[in-house]
Amino acid sequence: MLSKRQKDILKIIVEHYIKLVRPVSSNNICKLLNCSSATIRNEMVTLENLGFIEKMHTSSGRVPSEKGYRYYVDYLMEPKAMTGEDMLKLQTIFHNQSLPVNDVIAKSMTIISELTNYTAIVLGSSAQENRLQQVEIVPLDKEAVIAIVITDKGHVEHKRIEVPNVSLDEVKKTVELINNLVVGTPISKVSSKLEFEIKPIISKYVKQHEILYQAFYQAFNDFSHKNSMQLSGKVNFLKQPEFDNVDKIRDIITKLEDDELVRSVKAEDSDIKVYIGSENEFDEDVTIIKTKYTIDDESGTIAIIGPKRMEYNRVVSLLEYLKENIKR
Amino acid sequence: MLSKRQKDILKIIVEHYIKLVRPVSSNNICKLLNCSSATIRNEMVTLENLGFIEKMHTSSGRVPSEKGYRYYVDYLMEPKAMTGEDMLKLQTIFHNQSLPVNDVIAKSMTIISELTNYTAIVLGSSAQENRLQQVEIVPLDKEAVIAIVITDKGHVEHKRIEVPNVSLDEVKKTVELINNLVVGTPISKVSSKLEFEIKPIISKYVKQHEILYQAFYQAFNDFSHKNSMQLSGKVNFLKQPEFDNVDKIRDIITKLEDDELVRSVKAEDSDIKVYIGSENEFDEDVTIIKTKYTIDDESGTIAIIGPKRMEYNRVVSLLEYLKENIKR
DNA sequence: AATTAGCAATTGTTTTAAGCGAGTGCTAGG
DNA sequence: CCTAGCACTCGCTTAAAACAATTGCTAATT
Repeated sequence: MLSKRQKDILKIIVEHYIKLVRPVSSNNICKLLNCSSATIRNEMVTLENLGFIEKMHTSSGRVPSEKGYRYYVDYLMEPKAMTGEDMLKLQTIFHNQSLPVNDVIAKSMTIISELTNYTAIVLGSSAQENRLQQVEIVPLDKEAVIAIVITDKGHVEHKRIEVPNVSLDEVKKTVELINNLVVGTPISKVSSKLEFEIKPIISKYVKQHEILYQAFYQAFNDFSHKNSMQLSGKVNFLKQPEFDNVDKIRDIITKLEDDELVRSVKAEDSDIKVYIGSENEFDEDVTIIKTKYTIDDESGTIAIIGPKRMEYNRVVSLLEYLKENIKR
Repeated sequence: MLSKRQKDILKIIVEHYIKLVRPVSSNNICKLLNCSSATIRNEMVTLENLGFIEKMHTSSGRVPSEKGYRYYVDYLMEPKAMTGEDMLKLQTIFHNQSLPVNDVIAKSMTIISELTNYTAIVLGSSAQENRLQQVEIVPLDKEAVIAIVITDKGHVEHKRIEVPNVSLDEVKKTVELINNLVVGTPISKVSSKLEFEIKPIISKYVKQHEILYQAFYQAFNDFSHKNSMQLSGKVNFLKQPEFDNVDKIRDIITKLEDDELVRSVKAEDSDIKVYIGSENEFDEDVTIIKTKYTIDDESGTIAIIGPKRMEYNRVVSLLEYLKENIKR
């Protein structure tokens, strides 16, 4: 258990380091706590032994360790009131009534990324829970049609289907069947329904049922795997002073280009959670703050990713503010 | 007019520098041309006075200037036969019959970017010249419908339209009108046709014509401005030894993130053209090799962007090979 | 007239040394 | 328990020196 003064010191070290990216010396602190630098030094030895702070070399100031950041976030950080400026910028988006909610979120995160100089991730509401609203077919020419799938939430997916030697009537028949029997089914369950309820029927009525079945199966499959993803401020990492060597930059940028990896930051929890350094799977030199949001049946992830010395309270406030406004 | 030997020397300098990214010394060259280094030095002075090569400082080897690269590309470069490996990798894409041509191009460029370690750009076939095939409306709930626009080439665009207090019948009526009167029109001309032919009619028959007209106008407008764009291997720049300082990297990556700027590399010419350094608008430290491709009525741009010391002949061969295969 | 050998001169790079400054740890005294 | 004082450590800056690469020029050679 840390003493009051130890907590104060740790708090000062973390915040000082976050602001100035320079190791914090005992002298820096004693001014704020009016006691001598030697006293601070003694306490710092204790804090170091407990693993909350670190030295770069024998005679450097102290830097927060991962454990130090963790403690700061869990126990020391004070919620930061939103600044008027931050609020104003976001308000302009919220008040634009004509935008769909998804776009509001995406735009807001872009703003937040610009405001903070961190990178923002929006992992789209998976359409998995959407229900099938309608299937449409538009003939293109003798050999191809466009199949269009619409969900009840307004997601649209389309796929060109090559139908050599299949009569338009047969295609229409199939579409009709799907519209009669599968509408209202959640996208995630359409595949199996297609297989067990539609396939047996079309195989009776439709000559080239196999090719048609395959095509639609494909189309639905594509749909349910397609999740939107937005990344804003990828380059912001280059602005952070701790990312000053080309190798590290290459490393991070490469990771940010890796869709699969980015998708894996998906949030499971609707609280705002902080993952510092090795606590996240993405990269041990970054912190990820993320949360799950939900609108009606859809849910997605919003996340901020930046250096470990992130302005934690500011980012948390911003995300909280955004989440609160999503609700309305 | 350069002498045979001067051309040889310039060629060697360019190719040597492309390969090793190090200034080329007279000694490097004299081995290949069996004459003494002093002779080479004399020739190099001439080449430098003519502006084909440069020194970094009084006693460094020579580096090709922009003019040098230009001369090399125009007169000295020998076409490089495709290596078996390069060919093989691309063949696997070409032979995948089930892919639409657009995807083949996109995938091939990704391969080329991996093969060469440069960045590949595919600027999608503008849908401007497509003709309207059909407009579909799918009602979602009382207040919104999804409008879907399909072109004769199979491009699909959709937009959610909020229609408070508009009866479904009126929407359907409008759609019917569009389908009857506008189908077959090139997308680029739909807007004006909508304004002068449809608007007068619906304003008679449809109560809330203004909101409907606006919605469709918007949808078509979005469509015609939307061009697909693919960028592969953005990070490859980080691998190039000449991009070794953080500022330059930030610069380039920021530019590659700028959609508008990337779009502006659009090729006007169906020849393969090389734009070295300040010859392109993108960045004076890069070379862009680009060409326009055409499939049926659609056309787009494929481009490779990399350092000025690009493997010109290899890239040109690869693009040529790809273009040739697009034709089939 | 063209080529070449030889050499001084230039410049960047690496190495070494010295000095500075920021900061710590420890000791001894308040 | 706190603090003043001081020796010590270590990174950073600067200066000087030694090195390596390469050129330009001159004079000799072919």
